[in-house]
Amino acid sequence: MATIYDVSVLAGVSLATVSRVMNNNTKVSEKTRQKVLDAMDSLGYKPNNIAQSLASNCSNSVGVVVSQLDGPFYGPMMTQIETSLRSANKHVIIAAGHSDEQQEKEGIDFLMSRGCDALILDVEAVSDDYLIKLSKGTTPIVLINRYIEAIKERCVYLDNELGGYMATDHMLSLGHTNIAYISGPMYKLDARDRLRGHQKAIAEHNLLFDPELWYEGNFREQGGADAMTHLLSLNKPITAVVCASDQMASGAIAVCIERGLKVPDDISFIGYDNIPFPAYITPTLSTISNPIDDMGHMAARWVLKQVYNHQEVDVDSCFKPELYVRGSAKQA
Amino acid sequence: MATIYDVSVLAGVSLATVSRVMNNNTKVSEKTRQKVLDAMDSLGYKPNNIAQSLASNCSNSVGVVVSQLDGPFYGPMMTQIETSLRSANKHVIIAAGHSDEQQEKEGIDFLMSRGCDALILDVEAVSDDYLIKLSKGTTPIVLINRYIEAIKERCVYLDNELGGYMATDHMLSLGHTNIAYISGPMYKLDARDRLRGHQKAIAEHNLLFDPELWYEGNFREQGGADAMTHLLSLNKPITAVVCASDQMASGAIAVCIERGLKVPDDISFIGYDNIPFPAYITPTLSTISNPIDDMGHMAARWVLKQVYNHQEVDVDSCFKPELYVRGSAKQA
DNA sequence: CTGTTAGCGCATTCAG
DNA sequence: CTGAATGCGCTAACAG
Repeated sequence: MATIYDVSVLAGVSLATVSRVMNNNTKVSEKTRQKVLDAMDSLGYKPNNIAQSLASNCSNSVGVVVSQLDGPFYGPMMTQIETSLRSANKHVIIAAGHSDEQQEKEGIDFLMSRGCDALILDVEAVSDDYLIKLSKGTTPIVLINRYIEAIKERCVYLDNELGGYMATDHMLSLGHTNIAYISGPMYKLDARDRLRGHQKAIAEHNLLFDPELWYEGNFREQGGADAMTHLLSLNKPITAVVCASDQMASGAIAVCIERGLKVPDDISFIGYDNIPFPAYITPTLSTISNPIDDMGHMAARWVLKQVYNHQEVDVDSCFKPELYVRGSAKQA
Repeated sequence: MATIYDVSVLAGVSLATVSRVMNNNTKVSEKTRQKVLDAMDSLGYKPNNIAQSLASNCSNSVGVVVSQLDGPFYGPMMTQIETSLRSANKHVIIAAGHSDEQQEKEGIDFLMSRGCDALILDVEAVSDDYLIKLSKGTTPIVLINRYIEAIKERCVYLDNELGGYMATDHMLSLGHTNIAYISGPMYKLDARDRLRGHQKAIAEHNLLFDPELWYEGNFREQGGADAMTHLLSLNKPITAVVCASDQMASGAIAVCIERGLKVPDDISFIGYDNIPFPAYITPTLSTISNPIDDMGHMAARWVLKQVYNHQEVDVDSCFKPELYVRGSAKQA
C-alpha cells in the first residue's frame, strides 16, 4: 500500500502538502495540487483511515447499538442510517444489545473504545440514569425509540401512547365495546406506552378497562397466537382485538382462522408497526405506523449536524403515528 | 482517557511491560502483572483500538457488504455474523451494496481502506473476475451466497438448483402437471439456479417446460402479485405455482384469494426461503429452506479460522436446502 | 502557499 | 523477565 510519503516523493513536495490536498481545507496552488493528484493516482494511493483517525482523533465512524439485527424493524432502520452516513463518508459499526443490560453496556463500551465519533443507541435494558450519565461523557449519543426528559434534545422517538390510543379509538369508533388488548412485554417502554394509550381511549369512552382482556405478549407471532388462544378460552364476547404489534396480530389472526372464526366478520383486528408483510395477507391488516426507518434517518442527521457540523440539515425528533385502515376491522 | 503511558507510570514499570500484559503473549512475572492490572483498573484504562490497529497492522474488524440491510434475510445473517465475531472480540463494519456494481465496489474499497482484516461479501452485481482478482489481494475475502469455481474454498453457498428442483418435484409428486413458475430476476444467480432446478424436475417427469407459464418476478410481494395476475389472465389450467421466494408466493396467493380462488383447493403453492412470516398466515406456506443465517455464521467461522487462526472451528461451506411441507399445496 | 517538526497510542524489535 | 528506542501513516501547529 502506497503511503502519503511515497506520494510526496513522487510529486516532489512535502508530506504536509499531500495531506493538505487530501483534506483540502488549506490553500494549495493549483499547480502543486495537480502534481499531487497525479502522483496519487499513478500510485493508486488510498489514505489509511486508521492512521488518519489516530492523528486527527476523529475516526469518522459512528457506532450503532440495536436490540437485534433481525426482525422487521432494524433492517430498515439500519438501511437509513448506513445510507445517510456513508454518503457523508462516515462508517457504521454495529453491535447488538439483545435487550440485555450487560450486553448493551458491553456494546457501548466496545464502540467507544473503537473511537467512534458518536453513538446511535436503540437500547431498552439500560437505565435512564446510565444514559444521562453517558450523555455527559465525551462521545455524543443520540437515542432512538426512547424519550428521556433530561436529555430530550438527544431523543428521536415515536409517540407510542398516542399510537396505542389511536388503535383502540379506531375500534371504538367502529362501535366495538368488547375489546381485548394484546400488549408487548411490560418491561419495554413502548409496550407500556401503547397500553396506556389503549386504556386512555377506553376510559374516554366511558368503558371499563377489563384486566382479563389484557394479555402480555412478546411482540412476536407466537406470542400473539398464545394470547389469542388464551383470550378465546375465556368465552367472553370479544368482537375486537387490538395488538401492540403486527407480528402478534398475525399470530392471533391465524389462531382465529384455524378455529373457523372469520376476520373481520366475526372478530376485528388492528396491529401496530405497519411492517410490509401483513399488507399482503388476507385479510390485509389495519395498523398504526411505526416509522422506524425515518427515525433512523433522523438520528443519522442528528449526528451529521451535531458531531460533524453539517449545518444544512434540520432535525426534528418527535414522530407521530398514523392510522392505516385496511381490511381486518369492520363495523361492530 | 487514560493511556498506556499513564498506566506504566502508576505501576512503576515501562510502557512495554504494560503492552505485554495486555497482549499476554510474552512472559511477565506475576508480581508486575498484578501491579499493572491494578493500575489499569484504578485508572479505568481502556486500550485505544485505533492505536493498536495502526501499530499492529491488524484492525480486529471485519467488513461486511450485503445487498441490503432490510428484508427478511440480511437481518438474521448479520445477527449471526455479529454474534460470532463479537464473541471473539472483533468488530463488524457494514456497508450496503444495493445490488449495484458501483456501490458494491465502493463499499469494498471503503472497508479495505478502513483496514479491515477480512471481508465477508454478499454481493451480486460485481463480476466473478473482479472477485477472483480481489481474492488475490492482501485482504482475505469470503463470499456468501455465491459459488465461483476458481475460489470455491472461499464460498459459502446454498445449492439453489437443488432447491428449485425440490420445490417443483414436490408439486410433481403431488400429481400436478400444469405448473407455473414465478422466478426471481434473471440477473441474479440464485434466481437462474432455481429456475434451472425447476426445469430439470419438469424434464425428468417427461413434461415440457412451457415458457408461457414462467414469469420473471422481483423476489418481492408485489412482483408475485403482478406475476399471478398475468398468469391468471392466460386462462390456462394451472393447478400449481412454484415461486422462487416466499415473498412472491405471498403476493401471488393474495391475488388468488382476492379473486375467490381457494388455496390449496383450487390451486397449490410452494415458496422458497422459509422466512418466518408465512408460517403464520393462512394457508401456512410450504417452502424450501434458505439457511442464510447459518451461512452468515459459517462465513464468520471461516474468518475466525483463516484470518485469526482459531484452529478449533470447522468450516463446511455447501448448504443443502430442505423441504418444509405445510398447508399451501395439496394432491392434484 | 509550503516545508519542518512533533506527536496520536500502541506494538515490537533489540539490549540487558 | 524488563526497559529503551523506533515507527505504524497521518494531521496539525509552527515557521518561513
